[in-house]
Amino acid sequence: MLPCKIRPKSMPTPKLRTGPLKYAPFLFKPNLKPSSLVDPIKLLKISAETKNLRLGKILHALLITSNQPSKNGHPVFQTNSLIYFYVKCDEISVARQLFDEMPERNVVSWTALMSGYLHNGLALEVLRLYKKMVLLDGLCPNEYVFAIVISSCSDSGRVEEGKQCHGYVLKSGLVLHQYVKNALICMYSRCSDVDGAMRVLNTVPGYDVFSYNSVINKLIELEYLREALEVLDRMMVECVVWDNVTYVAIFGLCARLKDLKLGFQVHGQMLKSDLECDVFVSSAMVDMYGKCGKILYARKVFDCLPNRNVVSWTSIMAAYLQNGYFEEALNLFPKMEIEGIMPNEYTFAVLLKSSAGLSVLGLGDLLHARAEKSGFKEHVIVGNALVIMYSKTGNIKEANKIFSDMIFRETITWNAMICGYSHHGLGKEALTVFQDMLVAGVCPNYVTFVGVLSACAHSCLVQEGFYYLNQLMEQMGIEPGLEHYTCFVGLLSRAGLLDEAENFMRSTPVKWDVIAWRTLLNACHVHRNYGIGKRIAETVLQMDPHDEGTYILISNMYAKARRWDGVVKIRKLMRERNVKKEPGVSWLEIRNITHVFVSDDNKHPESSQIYEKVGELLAKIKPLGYVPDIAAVLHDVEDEQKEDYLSYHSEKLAIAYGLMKTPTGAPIRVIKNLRMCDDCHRAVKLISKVTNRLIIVRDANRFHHFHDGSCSCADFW
DNA sequence: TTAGGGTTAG
Repeated sequence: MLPCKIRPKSMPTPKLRTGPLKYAPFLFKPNLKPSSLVDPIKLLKISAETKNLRLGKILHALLITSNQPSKNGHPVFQTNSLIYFYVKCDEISVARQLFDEMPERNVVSWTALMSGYLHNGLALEVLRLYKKMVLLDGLCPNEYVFAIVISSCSDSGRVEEGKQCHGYVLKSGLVLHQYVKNALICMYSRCSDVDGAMRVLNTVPGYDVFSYNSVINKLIELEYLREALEVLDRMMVECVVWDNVTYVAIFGLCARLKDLKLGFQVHGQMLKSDLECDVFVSSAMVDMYGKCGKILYARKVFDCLPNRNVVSWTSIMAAYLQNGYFEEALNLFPKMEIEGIMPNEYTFAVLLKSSAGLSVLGLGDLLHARAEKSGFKEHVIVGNALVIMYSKTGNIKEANKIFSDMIFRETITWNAMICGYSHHGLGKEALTVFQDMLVAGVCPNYVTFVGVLSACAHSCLVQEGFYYLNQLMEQMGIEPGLEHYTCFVGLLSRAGLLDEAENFMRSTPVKWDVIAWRTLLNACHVHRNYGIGKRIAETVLQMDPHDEGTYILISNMYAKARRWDGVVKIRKLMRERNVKKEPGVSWLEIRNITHVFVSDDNKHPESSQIYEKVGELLAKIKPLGYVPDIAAVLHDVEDEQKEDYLSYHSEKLAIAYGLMKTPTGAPIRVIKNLRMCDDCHRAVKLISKVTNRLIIVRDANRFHHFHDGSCSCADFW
């Protein structure tokens, strides 16, 4: 009955075996008499489920040689079982050949083959087969057929055909079958038609955990978090038992909502259930605790894991990173390697961002080299992390090089480059990247416009800023938030439109935070507008009476105006309110060693040489017009002492050390915990000129690139 | 008596 040429050309020719069937003993149940042959169809099913190709082929041969129909089976059943077996063993072409040569087929023959195509990614072939089945063989599709056909519609994105199926199964009543309902929900979810999925869920009763997993995962992916919670409620009401996929999804939901209370409840429910906590669930838990700011809980879950894989390790590192514990994240890396776990692209992304957080350029370079060597550099998330790392560690040129070399870029990549340029005060470059982004057809998002508006602020582009905030964002359907409005205040401030900025803040119904008010206060300081400044200072101090930065800003503002009474008042207020004074600290990296400098501190082993170098530099820049702004320092200190106070600010010490220890022409990168003071800013500009060096200082506010006597911030920061 | 669904963590 069956032709012998079923073996396709690609398959190896089997060695010929002679004699009786050597494997016949397998076909007998040991506890039965040898004469009672086990039904080969049942054995074929077992071979299919265990993917035992060898046993199945023997059974196939047996069926051919015996040339007898199964004692209780029609020949169609035999061939259907063979098709099912070959499909399960990924021998789809053999299955197709058997199917094509069948003189007679039933619905099962078609579904067996269709499932094979569906699982091999050939969804369109399933739809072709469906048409043939109905039109040529005149067969009536059942629930099995629709489960496969609807899945094929979602796999191939054929929503219209899927909706036609939906209509048919509704009319025929087949929609009541669990598999059909789930396939429909999955189809609507995968096509991002959440309303469609919810309609199915609301019109036909009775769902299992698979349907709920499909819907919840999609809702979370599309950021419909409130709707996901509603579906979760329904799941609880219907007492559907959760599986691992559900727990992973719900921990992810808690993480996104930063809902620690719900996270605890879900964790408690999981402990009480019989669920075996696998690596997926435990990594999701580590992530949840990390995102909810509970790093110790995350660590506890991690420490208790019997088996850890690269994801578990990366999750805990990411939790440290997200909570600002950069060093802890980096320190886990060698421990992970000792356990023999190899890093992957996510691990490198987390490590690079951690080194960006610490501004350790040397370590970032090392990680860059390792990522490149291990082949992960081509991953978009590693590329993004490299752009972020280089721009945050002050090397914007290298950030741009990485960005330009990236073959595939996503919105995050573009945002990283735009925000990187903005942070460095390179507004024009940032806006050029934004234009390129639009030309490339990439959709900007909320973060993109934060970068764009801050770039406008850096370049004083008031008209463009208006256009982006009032027109383009609306056209793109992005609702402006506090960050955008704050950038806009920064833009008006930078342009010197202080009245307009204040009016804008007082008239726009936005819940302004202390950062926004400080933006305006800073502008009053730079533009020496003490009238508005005094008013804003009061507002800011009311909002946060303990922030040292605010007091320094106000004090500097009064000092610039020589309003010593104001300075004294602010200092008195600081003492009364017991505002913590943070010492000025700067650090720089030389050959992978980080050197730390504290203002007026002489603990560095080479302290006397450094102080000597500072003196030498100041002497060199005095002829160029540098006059120490003695009046800006505590006015009750003796003049001579005042100059010392200014000379030994930490950034001056760090820069002097950098000049002593690095080769001629090498750029010097310094990081400072506080804002640079006016005096240091003027001094460093001139130092960059007399030494012919590029000096990059990252202060609490932004990057300053000092070169040939000027600074990239154009004296506004 | 032969056929069908969700794949999740950083």
